[in-house]
Amino acid sequence: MPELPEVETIKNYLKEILIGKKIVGFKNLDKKRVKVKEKDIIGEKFLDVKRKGKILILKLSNNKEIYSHLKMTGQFLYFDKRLKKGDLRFTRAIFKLNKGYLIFNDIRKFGWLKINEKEIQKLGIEPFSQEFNLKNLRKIFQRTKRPIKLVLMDQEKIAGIGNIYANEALFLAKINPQKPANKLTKEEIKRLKKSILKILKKALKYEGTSSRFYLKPDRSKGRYQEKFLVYQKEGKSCSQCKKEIKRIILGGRSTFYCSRCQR
DNA sequence: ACCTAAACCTGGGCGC
DNA sequence: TGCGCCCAGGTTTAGG
Repeated sequence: MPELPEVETIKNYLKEILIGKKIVGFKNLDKKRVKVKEKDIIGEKFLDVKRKGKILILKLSNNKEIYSHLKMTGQFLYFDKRLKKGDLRFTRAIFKLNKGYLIFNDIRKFGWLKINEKEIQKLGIEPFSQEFNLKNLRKIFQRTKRPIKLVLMDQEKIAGIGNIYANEALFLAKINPQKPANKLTKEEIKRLKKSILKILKKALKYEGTSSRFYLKPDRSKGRYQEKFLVYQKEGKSCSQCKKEIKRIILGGRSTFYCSRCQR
């Protein structure tokens, strides 16, 4: 599910919902993926909710932090009333709060929860930070001839961009996803930086992409899937030049682009 | 340092 | 209806 805009949206919702609430009970329904012990969290309040790359961090009043990666199909959902049976399909953990329940769902079981995880991925530059500037991007791109799309999705280089928004940003910047990163011109890097920020902001505005599993904590859907420029648009005509959008595989992942607009 | 494929998993959609 | 195949927003690891 989640790339930066989805995780950021979840963060914003959870901040509203969780801060100040107390954990009064906990059920671990998947010990292989949920590495959280009752004794670390029971009786604690939520102080803050943060995001690093695609990782969500719930800060507790005992200064411990619950780290979570949602991978493809993870969800955090909040229920202010009793949980019903149907609510708990795919549920891996249940936090009983002083008011309501927070549940962690994950159909494909790739996601995880951990306490005080220090050694997560080495995360690269945050797109909405000062470090996300031309100088640093040039430095990153110059060092490799890997296809630019793979570099954008490399979490150790830039944190938070995944398959959807890499495709979308490259289309907006009119750059071919296969182009070697070190072949990008100054102008192209400038356009790409702008396009990444523009796409991520737009996706945030629409509260992320719910093509399949992503839901916000209030269980409503994001709407960026209605705004796709190229993602999942194979065979449709390009919004700029009307040529057919192509689909290729790059780094094992579906890649959508317009071969006329993106050189 | 690069690339690929496979592994971790489940469910939805499609063709036959 | 059902089976088999392909697809999926992510990351890690093994092997070349």
